Amino acid sequence: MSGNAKPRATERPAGGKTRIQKENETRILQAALDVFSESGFHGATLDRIASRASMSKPNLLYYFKSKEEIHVALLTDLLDVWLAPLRELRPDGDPVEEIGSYIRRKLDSSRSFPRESRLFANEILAGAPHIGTFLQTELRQLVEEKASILQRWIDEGRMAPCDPRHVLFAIWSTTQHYADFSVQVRHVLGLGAGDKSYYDEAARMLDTLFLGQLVTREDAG
Amino acid sequence: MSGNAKPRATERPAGGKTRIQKENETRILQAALDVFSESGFHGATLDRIASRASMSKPNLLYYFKSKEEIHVALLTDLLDVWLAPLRELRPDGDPVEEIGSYIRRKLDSSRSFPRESRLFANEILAGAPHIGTFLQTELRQLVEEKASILQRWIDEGRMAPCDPRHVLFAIWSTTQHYADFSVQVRHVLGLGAGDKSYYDEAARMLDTLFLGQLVTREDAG
DNA sequence: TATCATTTTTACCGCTTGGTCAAATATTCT
DNA sequence: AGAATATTTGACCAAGCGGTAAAAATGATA
Repeated sequence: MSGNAKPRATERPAGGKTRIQKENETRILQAALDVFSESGFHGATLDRIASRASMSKPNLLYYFKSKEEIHVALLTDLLDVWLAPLRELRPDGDPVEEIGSYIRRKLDSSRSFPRESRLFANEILAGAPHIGTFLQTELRQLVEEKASILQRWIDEGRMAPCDPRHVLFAIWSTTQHYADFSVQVRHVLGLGAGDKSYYDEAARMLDTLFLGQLVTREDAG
Repeated sequence: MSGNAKPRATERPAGGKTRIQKENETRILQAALDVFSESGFHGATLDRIASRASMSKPNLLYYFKSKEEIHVALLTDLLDVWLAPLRELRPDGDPVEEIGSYIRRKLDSSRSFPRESRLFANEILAGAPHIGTFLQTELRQLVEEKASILQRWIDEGRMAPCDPRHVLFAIWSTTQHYADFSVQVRHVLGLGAGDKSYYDEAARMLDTLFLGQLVTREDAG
């Protein structure tokens, strides 16, 4: 019986990918990352993705069987990138050193992968329909683990007492802001479209904010 | 000649609005705010907006002549709300007091108007197609004005030296994060859908971060 | 080169979408 | 009440959408 007439690319055994297959899949994912990060899931169209990948729409659908499958593939790839900087936070070592380099890694990530950051932001803004369980399980667990490191530093008097998970939120939001809201940043600073020069000043400010003391309190009389 | 057959509601003189007109316009804008902030511009449909406004789609289009017009109306209303907290920043008074209350206003705004915050975030993420000029003119001017206040405090040695505009970015991102990324925040903290209890802890953390000293540096040996 | 599987294209489909139109209904005003 | 106006509705449409079917073209293999 020749039941399965058309052996879909995605139905192949994991490792058995043709040269053309590998090339086209990455081309599609790159194009999709462009389009999704620009327009969000609903704003993106298969035609535009296919066009940017220099490919016909049916040809694109030969490699990914639906728009959602492309989106999920991108998000899945993204999660490791997103977690990487936090994973490197070490329990030993100085708080200043560790938090400082974590912030630097996060900010570098925003500068190097702004499309990925916007894809992530779009997904969260939409209510995290695809990565909800990831947030509740893997991310939550990692946060719990790393927050306990910060908590120890707090207990040792090396950090001010406050919920360490919120400190992580603050690091995420400030660093990702420069990718997700780059249009606003550039317009406010009066910079051109591709200009990323603000990252240096951003790094300085974040260093002062998280590791130094931003405002000097007046000694109460 | 009965040239202008149908006197569109939107073509009336500004002040001359019927009771029904005012009621329905606000009902539509409320419904649209719900839907747009949930699904973004492209994810939202006129049918869903009309349905949530308990109204037929043609009836909705009698008051706003296109989907985009509703969107623009919402954004326009939004801008004043968005600027309000920063407008109140006073040049006289203590930096700690002023920045502290600014952060509190901003955080309150996130808690009270999460839908508006997400609408704004969606617009920026999409490249600010509708409010680009606002960002370049009004917002930029206001930032310039308020940043010069912070700059004066820096010159007086009451704040650490760093670009005050980036300090504003940090305040925006950290406070808005709790509205825009609330799903992530709740999932990481293990809270239910409507739970906003994290705002208290957020306020404490932000106070420490911006007005206190988060990390205690070891005295170099 | 003949064979077979893989890749690409052309033509198409059903559905949803934003939006229109004209008729019907409700409201206001004299 | 009755005319004039404002509001609401149901039927409809063209365009764009995600996705499919099958044939044509290409590539690999012997």
